[in-house]
Amino acid sequence: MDAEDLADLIDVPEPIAARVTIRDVAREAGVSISTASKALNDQGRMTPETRDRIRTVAQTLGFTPNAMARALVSQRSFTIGLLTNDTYGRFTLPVAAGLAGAMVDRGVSVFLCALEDDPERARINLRAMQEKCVDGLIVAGKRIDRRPPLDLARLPMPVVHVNSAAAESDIAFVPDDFGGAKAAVAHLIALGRRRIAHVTGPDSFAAVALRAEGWRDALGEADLPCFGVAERGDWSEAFGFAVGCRLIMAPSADRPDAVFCGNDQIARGLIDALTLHGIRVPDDLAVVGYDNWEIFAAATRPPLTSVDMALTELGRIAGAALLDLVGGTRVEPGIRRMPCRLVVRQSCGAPAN
Amino acid sequence: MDAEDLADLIDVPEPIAARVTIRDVAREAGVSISTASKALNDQGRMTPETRDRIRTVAQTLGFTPNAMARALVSQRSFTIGLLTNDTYGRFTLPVAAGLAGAMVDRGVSVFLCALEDDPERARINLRAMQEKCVDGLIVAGKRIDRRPPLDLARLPMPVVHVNSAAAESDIAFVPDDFGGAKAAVAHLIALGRRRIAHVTGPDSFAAVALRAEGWRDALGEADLPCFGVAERGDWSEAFGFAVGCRLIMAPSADRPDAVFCGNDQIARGLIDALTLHGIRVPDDLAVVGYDNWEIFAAATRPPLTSVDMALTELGRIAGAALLDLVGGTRVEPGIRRMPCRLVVRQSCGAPAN
DNA sequence: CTGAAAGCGCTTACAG
DNA sequence: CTGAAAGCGCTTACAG
Repeated sequence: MDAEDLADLIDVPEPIAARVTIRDVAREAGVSISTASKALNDQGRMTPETRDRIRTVAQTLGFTPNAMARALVSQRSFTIGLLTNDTYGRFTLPVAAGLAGAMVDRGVSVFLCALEDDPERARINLRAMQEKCVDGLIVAGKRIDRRPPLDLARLPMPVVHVNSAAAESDIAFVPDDFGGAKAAVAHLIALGRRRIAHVTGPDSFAAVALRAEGWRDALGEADLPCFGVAERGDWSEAFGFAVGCRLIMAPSADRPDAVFCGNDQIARGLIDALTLHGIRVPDDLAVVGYDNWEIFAAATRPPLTSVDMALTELGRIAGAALLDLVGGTRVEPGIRRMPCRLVVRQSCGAPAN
Repeated sequence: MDAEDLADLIDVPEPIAARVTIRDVAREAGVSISTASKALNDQGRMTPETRDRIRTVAQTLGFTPNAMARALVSQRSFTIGLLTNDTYGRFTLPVAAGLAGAMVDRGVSVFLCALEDDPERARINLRAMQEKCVDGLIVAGKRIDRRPPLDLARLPMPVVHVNSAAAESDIAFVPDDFGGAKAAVAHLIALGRRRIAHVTGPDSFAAVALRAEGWRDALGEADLPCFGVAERGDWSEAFGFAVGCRLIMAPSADRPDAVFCGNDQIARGLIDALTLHGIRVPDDLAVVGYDNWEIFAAATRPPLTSVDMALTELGRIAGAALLDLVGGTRVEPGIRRMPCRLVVRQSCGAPAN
């Protein structure tokens, strides 16, 4: 009985075909390893024939360069880490998609690290990213006034923050809450609304203050008064619904003709309450939300006009900035507030376009 | 003017402190590199004093092993790739969270690859994963009857599929749609409902057939007839709403006393329509959804009882299976249908627990 | 118990 | 134009 028969009997794990290396390519092409390397990387000078022959051989053999070996000598791993606190949430998701999409085109792969708001988990993930020699780090949060529990000091690689609190000495990209809110309210004013209320989330969020400011500013520029004060509660449908029920109690002359909501859930709850009591949206009262949580905003009856924070774009831009840093390009520190975009549907009463 | 002054003037990028390597640790501890390596990896035998001294030195110097160098010799990178078609969606998200959480504890990092349903992007990502020498791959989809546009043949590393179509020769984990549906309907029956309808998504989804089968099976076991046929439409609130409006037209004797919905959005639309027309949920009509899309189900009025596909668990289990494969443990091929879990809220009329 | 040497798969000066 | 050599940061037989 020879070795092969034996292998059949004892079910030896099939020997995975040894990966083809640059050494195999060189041998097959009849050149040295250095020449093969140069041909494959378009470096140095050689006759086009040699280069082509080597490339063809590599192709035929199914050669895939080993990125780890390459990283070891070039000191660039072409990987980055995405540290996020919001793995379940809808904020990091588009950021991650934008980031990953932009990176893959540049040959960079993204490690996903779920922090779960747990300092210990954060520490472990950070250490893993160092061991794996990532070229840089994106730290993504779910709100602009908190940062993930990470000790980023004395890190050997550049860091870019997204949708998270940051110091002036950091490099950070966040949505422009003030601008987004202002544009939404200006749009309502342009549509002829005059009594515009604001119903929004808890005071503890910096975004709440910024959006309220945008609301006030837009009204001020149009010489309109604020309709009451910005009303604050949870970021929930339940809160929106409760406010809606309260509005119904008021004599209609005391009611706003539009409400700018701090997020889509509040807007949805509000609209549902109004609809349930026969107040027509947008005819009697226009509503605008915030977040443009697509699947949600589009399903509201009527579909919700909402401010989109362009998070995918944010991820893309943050990634580009990080690669600039990695490449040695200087990036001015500071917190960049990136423009939001108003997505017009029907709840604001704009004519269909 | 010496070099330092010059550096100040021309703004040379601050030389990043050279990373401390095992060679630095060895020198500082007065041992050879091999001894340092063995001490740090708990290999070989040496006096505890030597081992401790080396470890202390490593600690003090802030030594972080270079995972790429290690991978090069051990042929294990301690990375895996997550290839997904659903970067924006809510299916892969919990899968990714469960996977990343389980992996980090075992020292494995996860690359996030967004396929975007684009074969070219898929190809690029797959190649990147090969170059980066991942130990294995998780392929996650958004439905159990389609697979991402990937050519997985002749891949040098193991692959595990999650929530995606797979061959019998693959290793795959999917939610048990039949079982989840059956449990939901059985629950309604146990609560005394007898006229249970089913409103669900498009015929083209395998999950639709499986869930309808579960509905039929639960009714059959209780000797109850199906209430009409499984009604199929979009996976949307709008469809649920339309069905709700139709139900209202029917004389109440011809109405179901419960509706099992194929997803939460349909359930939500249905409930909203019923509520708008004065039919009380759950008193007049009980509703159960599918997906347990938390933020959505909990906000429905009344909060929605729904089937949870345990996707986080699915991600965790798939990761564990993949690591088994990587470690050489044999894993039986086949498609595993993992149990779903009914999350009881108020829309089904169960007593508060 | 400890260390010198070879090697993982590449790239990059440097000779020829 | 091409190749031999050194080296990236580790681990692992193998000597001593």
